[in-house]
Amino acid sequence: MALSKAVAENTEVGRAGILDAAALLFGRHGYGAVSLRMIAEAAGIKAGSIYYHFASKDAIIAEILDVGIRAVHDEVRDRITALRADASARDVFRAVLRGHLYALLEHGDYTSANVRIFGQVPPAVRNANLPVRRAYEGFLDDLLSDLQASGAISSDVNLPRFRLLLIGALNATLEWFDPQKGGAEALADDYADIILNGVLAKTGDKT
Amino acid sequence: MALSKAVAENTEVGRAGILDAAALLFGRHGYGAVSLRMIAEAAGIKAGSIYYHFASKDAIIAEILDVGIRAVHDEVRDRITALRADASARDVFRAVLRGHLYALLEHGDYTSANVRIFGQVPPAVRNANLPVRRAYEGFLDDLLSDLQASGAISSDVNLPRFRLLLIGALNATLEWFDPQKGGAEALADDYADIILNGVLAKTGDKT
DNA sequence: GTCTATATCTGGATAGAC
DNA sequence: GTCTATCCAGATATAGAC
Repeated sequence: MALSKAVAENTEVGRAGILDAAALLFGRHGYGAVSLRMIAEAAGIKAGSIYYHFASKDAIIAEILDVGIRAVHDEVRDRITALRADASARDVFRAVLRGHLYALLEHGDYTSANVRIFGQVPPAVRNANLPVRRAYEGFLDDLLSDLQASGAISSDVNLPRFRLLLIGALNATLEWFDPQKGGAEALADDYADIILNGVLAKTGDKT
Repeated sequence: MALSKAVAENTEVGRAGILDAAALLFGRHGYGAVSLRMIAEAAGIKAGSIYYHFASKDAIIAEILDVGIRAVHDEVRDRITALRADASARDVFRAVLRGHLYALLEHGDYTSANVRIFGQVPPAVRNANLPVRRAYEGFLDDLLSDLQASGAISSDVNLPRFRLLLIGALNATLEWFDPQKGGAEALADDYADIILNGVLAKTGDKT
């Protein structure tokens, strides 16, 4: 019996337990479909007790949204930082996609909850999450901008638009990804190849 | 006063009016946030009257989801059919993206409602929409398969995965598209260029 | 085909005991 | 810090008049 009481009962205590339970439920069922009573049950407490830790349902959502974005941002930043100084553009690009998809698909209910419910929450909650979103988007824009300045990414590419295409394609994987049919990092490399090279057959190719 | 009563009052009558109002509201605010009272008010009737036309809220949703997919499917199919026999692979690909984005972004609350709320509706409603979805996916897969068989799309590309990337990127445009900053078809062509050519600078390029 | 009125349920949130 | 009990608003859905 080396398991902690929390793990053994599949619940966690207090604030953190409520947040974890809520993130899981929101990501699975959507904002409107999850009640405070459901969250309380999953956390192993009663609904009324939630209000000792949070002022409202929206306060819970708001925190989950912020944590979710920071988790991807941190994961991608760490992987970029860990690259060697002579890393190629393909290496950098792969690190971004691997970090983003790993955080989204295999590590963290908060990130997937963010992607799924951001469009469903009240406008005030959405607005509160915007600064954290903008920070991540700015980080990606800077990265892509460097790649274009160095000549790796074609100067024809409209970067803001390309970033939207990229993030849209990555986040959409959440709807169909099945970890039993291959990991997030293999998927990231496939996506990186398609987006870097394009799908058109090269006329001089004879592989 | 050549305007019909329905147009003048910004409402439509009966079944079609309820569906139109519901599609608009669901697409804007999400499944859980839209009540029958809101739909009724937008349609110019009272909530109870809805039950003369529909058995339940879910029956309304189910019909909207199906119509939404058929609208994209029809739009894309018509554009492909209208192509000349000697159309290039780029022409075909552009027609797909233009049709999909036009139906999604500029023509039809049903399609955008589908993309936005599909993940929020009860499982039974989702399942009911699957055959129509599968038909559109199959249509796209056949099209891409032809392009690959003819040598236009590289044989390295995993088609089912590429289709998921493509649809994911296209549907995500709904979250940020602003018709005042350029139309859906210009956006489609930009996306087509990025995906066909890739973003990597060609080493022999000197445009 | 639409109305009014209402039954029934479930949601978020609060108060006070322990 | 969690409980029980409850208030109140809003939801879907129904019944019957017109």
